[in-house]
Amino acid sequence: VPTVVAAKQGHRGQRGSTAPAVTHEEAPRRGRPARLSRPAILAKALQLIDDEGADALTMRRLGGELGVEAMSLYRHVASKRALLDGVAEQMMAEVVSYREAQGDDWVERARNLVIGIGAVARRHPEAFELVGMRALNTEVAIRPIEALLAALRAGGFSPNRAVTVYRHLSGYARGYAMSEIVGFTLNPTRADPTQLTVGELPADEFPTIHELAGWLAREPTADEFIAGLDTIIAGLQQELATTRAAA
Amino acid sequence: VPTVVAAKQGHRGQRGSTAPAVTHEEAPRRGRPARLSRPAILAKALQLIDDEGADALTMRRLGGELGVEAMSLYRHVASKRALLDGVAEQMMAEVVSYREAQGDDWVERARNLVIGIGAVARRHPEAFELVGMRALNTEVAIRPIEALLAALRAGGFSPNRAVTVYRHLSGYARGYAMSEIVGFTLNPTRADPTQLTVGELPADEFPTIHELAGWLAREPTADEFIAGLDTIIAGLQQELATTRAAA
DNA sequence: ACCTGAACACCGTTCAAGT
DNA sequence: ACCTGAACACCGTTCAAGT
Repeated sequence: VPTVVAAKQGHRGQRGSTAPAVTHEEAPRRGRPARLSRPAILAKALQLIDDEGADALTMRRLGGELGVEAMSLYRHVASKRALLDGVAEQMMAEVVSYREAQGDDWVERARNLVIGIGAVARRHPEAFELVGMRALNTEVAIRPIEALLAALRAGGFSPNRAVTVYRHLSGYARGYAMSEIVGFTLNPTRADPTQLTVGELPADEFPTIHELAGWLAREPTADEFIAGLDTIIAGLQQELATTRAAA
Repeated sequence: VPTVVAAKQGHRGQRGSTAPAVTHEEAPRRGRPARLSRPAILAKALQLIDDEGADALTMRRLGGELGVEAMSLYRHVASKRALLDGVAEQMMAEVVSYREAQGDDWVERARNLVIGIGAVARRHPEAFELVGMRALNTEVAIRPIEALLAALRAGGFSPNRAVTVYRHLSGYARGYAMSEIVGFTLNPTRADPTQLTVGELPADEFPTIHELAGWLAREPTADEFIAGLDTIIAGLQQELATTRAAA
């Protein structure tokens, strides 16, 4: 039940702006029982984006979907921006692979992070396109990063290098996953009449594009995603071997 | 003058939706002279985003900035979505480094692509965040990719592998550049009171985060960006060496 | 304590009309 | 051919008021 986990741990990142909503959840309830809750709102928002696209998510529509006026939502989320942050956080909570691999192997940790991000992007393409590029400084998002950084340190990377390598890995994972959703060059996911096809490019100026037309048309796969990680890992292992030999 | 280049070459990707605007530009002018043009609109749109942020870009505001009613813009761009595509295209036109390196070395080509994307992201952070993750199938965006693919083929990669490697490189470049703008974990670019700091995370659950707090606070640099590319290149060169040895 | 009604200040986009 | 005025059907968000 990753939804509940996300919502609970997520409150750490919500201090200040929606303080009342946080407080009354742990205090004994008094007054009218709440028909709405932050977790329920976030879950419905993600579902709405999944089902009908990013444009369908309006405060009025979301309220209606929950049987409530739009304005009622503002008791639980500070703004639409904060709502989207919550959706991003909930998706990150689905990247739970760090639980499955308990080993200290940094290769396995890195693999889990990339596979997890790819999986969540494929499961929620519309939502990932909308909120997948936000900075996520909440406990639930930081937990798998702690695991990866620990593995990198144990694997022999210096403190400075461990941070850098984590940035490289997460940059690759998010960027490739996003490209997979919006479509690679000459392999768009959405049919768009204004976009070029290989046949419309002059063959004398674009000889390689013409040679590779068939390969460019190939759909990206999860394996191709992981192959990129394996290339990075190969480079890193070479670095570690060199560093160890020098020591 | 990269702006003009972008606008001219970009028309290739605009067939259909704004056909009249394209046609009259090459036909002898008749009737009232145009006060507006697609290139001028796109340039002003990018400037507006750079200066005042993504929210400032409304059709009404953009029209006002050009001394015209908002509705006049629709003669030159099909919709706001098409306008944003045009802005993305114009930014891609600034990735002109492929002109500078005429060598056939795939390492240099890859380096130029990554450096170019990083530079344009840093020059237009607000705009890159808004439109940097769109698929760009226009001549101006495809030209540097042709150069990279040609270099990869010449460097010894198979057709299939060249396409995959290009996808990995561009995925890394876009993802890392985007992370640099929105902020890395525990190193956000925007001060946000709802986001956690290292001190608020329990030390027993996040020991490595605490150990690396100082390094996580380190600002990302252009060198760190390129270092990730060098790791990928090291992995690829190892692959090429193995392939050659087997042949 | 929680939700609502009415209102404010906007949006993108259309369409017939002006010059 | 190019631009405008007025209007349509929405937005996110506020605030005082209801229960």
